[in-house]
Amino acid sequence: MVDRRPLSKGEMEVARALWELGPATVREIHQFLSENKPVDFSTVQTWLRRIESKGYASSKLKGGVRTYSSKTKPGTVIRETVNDLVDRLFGGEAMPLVRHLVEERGIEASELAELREVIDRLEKGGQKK
Amino acid sequence: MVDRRPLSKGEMEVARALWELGPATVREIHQFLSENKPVDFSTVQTWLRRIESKGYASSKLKGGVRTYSSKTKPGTVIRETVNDLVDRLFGGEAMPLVRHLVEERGIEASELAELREVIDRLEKGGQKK
DNA sequence: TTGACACGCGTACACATGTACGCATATAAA
DNA sequence: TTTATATGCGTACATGTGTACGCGTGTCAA
Repeated sequence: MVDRRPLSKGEMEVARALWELGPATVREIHQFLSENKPVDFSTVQTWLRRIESKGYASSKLKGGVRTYSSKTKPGTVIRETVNDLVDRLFGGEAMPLVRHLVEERGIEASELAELREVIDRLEKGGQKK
Repeated sequence: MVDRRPLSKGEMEVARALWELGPATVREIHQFLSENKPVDFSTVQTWLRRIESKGYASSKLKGGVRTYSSKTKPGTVIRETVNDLVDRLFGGEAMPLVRHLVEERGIEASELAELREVIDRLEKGGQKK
């Protein structure tokens, strides 16, 4: 556990891009993000710098172009972020959030089936962990 | 839809307290929050002011003591916050988050059963929007 | 070799947020 | 009524965050 400072919203988007693209240059990340909403190249640059300074990524300069690589796995960061949300918004209880998501956000029929399987597995497996 | 500026972490905790306590004075909120971790009275005061200025609460002064009341229902704020998280962390897909929560955070057996019922209900009810 | 262009990097700046001081006042106790 | 105490409220300040300019340099085509 390194206990990094948390990522901000913008940084989080960049981190997601990094996970999805794998090691990538600033321009690659910038283009990836721009597909959704326009964002300045410099802004992406700054976010990447900050992500690295917070210890979530590393980079190396090669031929005048800096390439960033994630140092963290998505699961880890997601866990930290979700835990924080669950704590702050639901007092540590995960179930209300699950209920909320399943009821309020559209979950596909096929996904419901999958979810049922997950539940089965968990019940059978008893307490995992 | 009023499109308020989002609540920060600290403000969120205060809002939760407001929902849980109902209309309450600064001191009441302060004591409630202090049960978990110490926080300065003035800090709570500031958070309440900001929550009000953002439109999430109202207040009235009576006998030299200000009492705050929430103007928003927990569900509304939770939805906004969760939507934001789902977008930023999971690209808008709710299912990965659900899976994560169910698998990674402890969900009680009784809750699993309840969750199964929710799924049944949704499947039966067809697509609720 | 010389431009034209891309990129790194230092830097900046406004607004958000966490945190809290201190004065003036209102209230309750004596 | 005087005094001690609690509270409101203006204010402040360091840090975090979103956003971006512009200079200097490295790269590549002509």
